[in-house]
Amino acid sequence: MLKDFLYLKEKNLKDVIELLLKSYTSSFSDSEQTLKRNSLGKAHHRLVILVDNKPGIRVTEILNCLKITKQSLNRVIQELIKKNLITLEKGEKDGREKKIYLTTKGVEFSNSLFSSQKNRILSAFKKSSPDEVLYFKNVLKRIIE
Amino acid sequence: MLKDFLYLKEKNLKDVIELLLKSYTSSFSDSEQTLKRNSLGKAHHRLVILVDNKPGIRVTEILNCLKITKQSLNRVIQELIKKNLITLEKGEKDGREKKIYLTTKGVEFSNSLFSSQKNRILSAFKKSSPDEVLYFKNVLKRIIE
DNA sequence: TAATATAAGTCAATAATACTGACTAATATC
DNA sequence: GATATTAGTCAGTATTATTGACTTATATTA
Repeated sequence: MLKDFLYLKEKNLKDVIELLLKSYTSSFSDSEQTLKRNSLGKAHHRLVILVDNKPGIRVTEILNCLKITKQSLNRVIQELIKKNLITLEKGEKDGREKKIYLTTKGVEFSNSLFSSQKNRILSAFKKSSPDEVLYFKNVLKRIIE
Repeated sequence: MLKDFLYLKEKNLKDVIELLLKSYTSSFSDSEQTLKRNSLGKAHHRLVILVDNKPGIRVTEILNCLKITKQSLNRVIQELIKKNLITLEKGEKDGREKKIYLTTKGVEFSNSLFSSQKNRILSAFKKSSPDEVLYFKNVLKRIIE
């Protein structure tokens, strides 16, 4: 039976849920000061990360990722546009779509957020082998699917 | 130079930050319905997970984990006490401490939250080898440190 | 023992984030 | 032309979290 494998036991799964909570909370609290300096919050941070990793990302995709309502997302988008950190472009193929991009200022902002977060990941990776990091990412991806 | 190792390159670190965001968001959105049925929110969920994984956990430790203020945490604690899901016990060694435990009803609640989350982790693990899962957990732990 | 530090709780006001529900507008697809 | 999809909007409300100023109880230490 599958459950005979220790790593599939419920206790191990519960541990992982806690680890996901803690790793998310700690990595994203690292950028608190950077956000505050720019009068922005965690919601803006999450959006910027998605746009930075996928320039031209559409609103619907962000809604699926962040599991929030479009009304909630729209507030965040408008605030980032006002601060000249992102821009919207009409989709070429599908004119209904709006594609989101970081402005030059937005890229700078994203980088300053990243620099406050990266040391945590970097020092974890330095304690790990390339294989460990590879496997780590693979499993994370499978959790997201 | 360390950066010559691909897995330590900035792009890879950025990817991981996004993966942490997505894996957290998706795993914790799984329990939305269960929370709603019990008229509770994500804040209660996070607390219950910490208490379940470490019965007798102290308030200060939770504050460090969740990075919220004690005023904010206290609201959540009081609401869970009112619903008879957790209890507080005075610390034996240090009388200032309050240790938090799940009640019988709280354990049931935690299990129902867990059951709405575990399938995602389980199916990711079934696609992974025991080694991959082990390495995955190791790296996650190093990120939290 | 007195002073200080720590752990926790409390009150009040406010901010940030998100939700529901009910719509509109533009464009695509059938 | 009818229907579906993508996005935006308005209004009201709920949840979560914050700041700041305290109190209480207990522990540590000078």
